[in-house]
Amino acid sequence: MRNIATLSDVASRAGVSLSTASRALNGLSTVDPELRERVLEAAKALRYRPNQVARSLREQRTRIIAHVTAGITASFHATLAQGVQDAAFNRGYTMILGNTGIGLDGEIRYLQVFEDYKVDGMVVVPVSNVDPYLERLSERLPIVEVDRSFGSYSKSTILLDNAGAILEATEHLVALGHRRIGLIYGIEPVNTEVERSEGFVKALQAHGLEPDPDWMVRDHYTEEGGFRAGRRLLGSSRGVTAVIVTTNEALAGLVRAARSLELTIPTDLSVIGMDDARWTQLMEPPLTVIEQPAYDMGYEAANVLLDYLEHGRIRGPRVRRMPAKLILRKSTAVPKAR
Amino acid sequence: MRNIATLSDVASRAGVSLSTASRALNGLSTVDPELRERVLEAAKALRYRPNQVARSLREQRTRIIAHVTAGITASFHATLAQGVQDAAFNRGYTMILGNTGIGLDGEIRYLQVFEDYKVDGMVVVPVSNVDPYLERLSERLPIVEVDRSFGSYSKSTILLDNAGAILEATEHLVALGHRRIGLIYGIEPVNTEVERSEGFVKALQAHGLEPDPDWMVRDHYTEEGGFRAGRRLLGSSRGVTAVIVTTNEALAGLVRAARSLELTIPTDLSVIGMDDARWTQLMEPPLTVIEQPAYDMGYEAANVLLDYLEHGRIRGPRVRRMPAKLILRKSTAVPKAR
DNA sequence: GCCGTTTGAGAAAACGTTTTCTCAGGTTTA
DNA sequence: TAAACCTGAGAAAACGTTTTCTCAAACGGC
Repeated sequence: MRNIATLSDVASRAGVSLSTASRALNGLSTVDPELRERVLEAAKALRYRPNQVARSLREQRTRIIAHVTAGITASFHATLAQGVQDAAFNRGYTMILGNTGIGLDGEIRYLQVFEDYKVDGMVVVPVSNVDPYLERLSERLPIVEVDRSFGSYSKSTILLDNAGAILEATEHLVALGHRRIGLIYGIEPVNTEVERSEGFVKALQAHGLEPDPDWMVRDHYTEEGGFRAGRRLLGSSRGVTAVIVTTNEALAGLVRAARSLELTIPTDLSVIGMDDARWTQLMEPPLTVIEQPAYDMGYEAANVLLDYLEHGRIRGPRVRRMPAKLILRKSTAVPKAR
Repeated sequence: MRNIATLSDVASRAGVSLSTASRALNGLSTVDPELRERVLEAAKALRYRPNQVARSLREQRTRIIAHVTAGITASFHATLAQGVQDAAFNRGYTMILGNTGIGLDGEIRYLQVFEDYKVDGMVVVPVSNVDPYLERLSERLPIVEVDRSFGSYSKSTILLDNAGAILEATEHLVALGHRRIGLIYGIEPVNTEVERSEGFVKALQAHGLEPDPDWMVRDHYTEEGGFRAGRRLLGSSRGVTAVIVTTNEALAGLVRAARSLELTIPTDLSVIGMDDARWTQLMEPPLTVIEQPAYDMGYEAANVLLDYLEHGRIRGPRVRRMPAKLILRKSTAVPKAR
């Protein structure tokens, strides 16, 4: 393992002092053109690259931002993480990833580790608010929340326009003639799920439909949860002709449930899901879905954070909503005559 | 932004010198029990956490490993990355992620950045070998390759048993009675693709079948590439009754191609794909696939790297092969009588 | 030609650790 | 009882930067 050249190597090769070498390379203070040339040349010859650890220690900033999220293997989160990473990289920062899994203790452990590594800030998909750790951390470190939000401690929060998304989906179903519309949503106490369910209720009411609580069923936002919820909603003959599912995982479960009950989509049941994962396009029929701008959400979140780091302020409103897009495919149709 | 306590804060609160505080906390050298107690107490009271940047500089190690990969949004790579991360975290390391996209320059840029940050080692899914940058880097830094490999510069390489995987798939088809079997594989010059195609040829020959070069078609391992390859293979009436596809992306394209030609799976065409992404289970019919142990590959790769970092040696063979698993579903059947 | 001002470069401090060096005080050994 | 040996703690160096301090030389104005 050969060692890499250090700044004092460069300095001595160029025959100048350490400080001059540093100045020549950073181009800040004035330095004699000839000396500067010598330094640059020496640096090049030695393939000098500044040691970021030393630099971080001295400058009290690392140019690293952390992204802590749950479930990088879920396509939505992976895409969002990609957005965070690209934004960071484009601005000369490096992203460090913490994939907490479901648990809160995983989140806390990562937050701690990243604080120890003196990251300049964090983009967090918070997992819950039972422990105020994240909130306390935000007093020491700039935090931007994305996708989910608890409280208002973070510098800024990037959320989906959940209500708007559900509204659009609901209106599409109503326009097709559906009156008995079900909702399958997560039982987890996160803002996304409450906003989506509230949006659902409002959307129905806006069209003079009274939402039946029996048609709104909650379960975990996993495939299994979606399956269970689907069986419950569709199994007893509650007569819903359409259903909206708020997560991609649960959507997969619902599809299985519909099949197991021999309900054909869209003739027997119209379905609108969430997130445009590849499989929704390859299904037979391809599924109408609400697409979240996952990449943009991550990109935006990182940019907001970096703006703050570099200019000390947030440019827009503290919480901003990104629009979802309803992608029409073949899983919705006019309800069966009855 | 309140500042966090530093070691000298702890020392002065405990009324001891800096060095004693350090010794007390690290428990290395002997220190008077009473003083140690005082230090521990002070540290706790001040919520002291050692600054990893300073520690890294002094110790000349960061306890960070980098994972550079292409396409974190692909489920295989995401799962692999998760394995790397978990292994690292379990052993007290932190993972830093570099998602290079397709390009080689992206890879190089990330390798450079991570070297500047003095990561202790890297787990790399190399993108190509046209530039020897990675190879040269391996003289300065421990590198473990995973999934793909170019040359033998890395400390260790974790690969799929590509030939074995294809062999098993081919035998399944042969056992069903197929004699005209096609292969769709990547045009990219990476070892996985050549191993898989060679394995395919050998598997056929082992059963006395002569592989027809017309039945082996290459294209990019993207959905679009799979579609094109599928059209080419199935469009002209070459009479193949079954096809194996070596990547998940291309598999999606092939399915589209088959549909566009109105070939029903599995009656008209048996299909075996790669990677057990969720959508392959939800298809109608659910697809028989070769499942790669993505998580285990990442986990193993990271562990091998960390073993090297901590004990200075690699425990097993330099290149190790992980077994794939053929998951039988409904996309293969006896070929149509003709 | 003298003094005040600019210019540019080296010395040194600082960031927060860990670890080596030194040395005082106490304890054993001959 | 004196010499040799532990034990434990503080001082200081080191990791590789950036930046402040300091000062010598060059320069310009009168």
